[in-house]
Amino acid sequence: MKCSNVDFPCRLGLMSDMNTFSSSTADAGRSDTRSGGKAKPGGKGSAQTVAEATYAALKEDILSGTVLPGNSLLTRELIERYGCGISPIREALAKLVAEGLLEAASHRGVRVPLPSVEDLNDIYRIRIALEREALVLAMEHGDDHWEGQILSAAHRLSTAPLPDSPASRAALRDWEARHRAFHTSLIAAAPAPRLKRMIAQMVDQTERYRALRLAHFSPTDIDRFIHEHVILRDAVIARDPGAPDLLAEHFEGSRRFVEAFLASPAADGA
Amino acid sequence: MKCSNVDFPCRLGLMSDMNTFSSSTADAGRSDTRSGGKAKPGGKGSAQTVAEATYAALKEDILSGTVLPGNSLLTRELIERYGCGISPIREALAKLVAEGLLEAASHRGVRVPLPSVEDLNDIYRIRIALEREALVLAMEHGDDHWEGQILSAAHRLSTAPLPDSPASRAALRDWEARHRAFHTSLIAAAPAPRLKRMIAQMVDQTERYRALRLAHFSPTDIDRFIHEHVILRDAVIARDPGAPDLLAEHFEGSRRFVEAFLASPAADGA
DNA sequence: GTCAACAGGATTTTCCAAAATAAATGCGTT
DNA sequence: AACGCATTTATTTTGGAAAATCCTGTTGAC
Repeated sequence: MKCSNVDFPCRLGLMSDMNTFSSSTADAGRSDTRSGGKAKPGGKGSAQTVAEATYAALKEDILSGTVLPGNSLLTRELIERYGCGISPIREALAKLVAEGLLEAASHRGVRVPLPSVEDLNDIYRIRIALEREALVLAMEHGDDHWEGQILSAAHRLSTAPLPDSPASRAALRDWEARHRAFHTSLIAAAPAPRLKRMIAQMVDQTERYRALRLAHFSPTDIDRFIHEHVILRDAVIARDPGAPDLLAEHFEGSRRFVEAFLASPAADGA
Repeated sequence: MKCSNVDFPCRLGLMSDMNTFSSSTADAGRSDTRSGGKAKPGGKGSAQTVAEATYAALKEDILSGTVLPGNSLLTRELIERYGCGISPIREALAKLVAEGLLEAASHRGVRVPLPSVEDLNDIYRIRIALEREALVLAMEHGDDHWEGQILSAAHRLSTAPLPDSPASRAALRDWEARHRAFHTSLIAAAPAPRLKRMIAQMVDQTERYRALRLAHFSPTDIDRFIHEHVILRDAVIARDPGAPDLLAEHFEGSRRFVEAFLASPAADGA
């Protein structure tokens, strides 16, 4: 019963059971940060250092809801959990706090902020403003290669499993991944690294409400979303000046969808 | 001769000349961080820990141009410079990198990113999009107290020294501080903590180009700016729907101003 | 003459233990 | 019984040293 292992070939081998940390949302198909052998770090986008690996693992645990909001993460427990020393933990924590994915109470450990309607609105407001800007830029600068990427991502989204029963959690997550890839492709051509980095941060933030979204998705909703994506795809490639507004409306719908279930009874989407 | 000392009681008092790094590192005067006078740090909103103080000092040194872009900051030098151990340095560095004020090369130390037109546009684009959003919100939610704060800040801006010779650097900096306070007051009423935090980050980023701005300010420019501020103030308080556009135009003018001098010869505004 | 491998040096990254600090608790007093 | 103060505990914070890693200059071979 381990959550999000960080297994390294050399040090930090094992992590104890530790039930302190809530539900065992077993695994998530984590691609191991460094595969076997000597670990030539030039691999892919993986972590080259323990701190980075810990950061990635902790972030994944936060976004996937493995660590529940409200619970305070004590440093000592984190050390045992991720099987490393204090320094990497501390660095990962600082980074996550800076990103707003964690909030630090003085001497009470850090905690995942509780979801709230205000926070949701705050996040979506930022995301909409930034993505709109990025889309305008991308439509200005995008070339045919960019258009190809969009078509590819849209195709992969449309051919996704499209699960019609809320039972198949894995399929839903796959669909979410493709969804994210599609939206990333839309703004990929924007020559604005900072803007894109901030958007990625906001996307991470919205991921925190992923469980809530997935729990209530119905086939009807998905159909509607898919239709919106098709329209969006065509408008963007055709350089329709109304495309940014369409995108904003798309996100606004997504926000409303989550908002509707945030005030509902079981806020715990675990 | 150390710049931006970190001693607590009256933290970061003055920073000496020191145009480059690593000159006369021999002093090692180590303002002993602890043990000294008890220095109850619980003053105001100041730093309560060495890492925070180091973060603030380093940030100030970056924004004020004390550490020049391009030069790589070695950890060892930073330790001597700020008179503390590795851990606080490392934490401060990580935070600044997360904010985008520093960029980290693998084993080459961290460095202040070089200014460029692309970066400037990137930053201003984000800032404009976010501030516009925040202003809309503030105008919706602001009460009379908020209006009072705006009037106060605008008054303090208008009564600022208004230096007409570029010689008085101190006066210019004072004017800049009031300028910043005014713009902060405009969006203060927006109930969106994340949005405001990101705006603050972007304001910090634009501060990096402060030297460039200050070096080329002419009385004419300041007059124009002041006029814009008055119009802005009245439009905001009157809840004029065109106020956000005015604000965006205001920033766009500011961006153009800096851009014009960024391609110019002496980019070093020191 | 050019390229590649190797050794040396420098820097970062990490672990660990001690110090400092805030929260929590128990005790005595009013 | 309630409040305030001193102690105790738990946690963070920090400094330094060792280990891992990377960069650089040099040498040798093709």
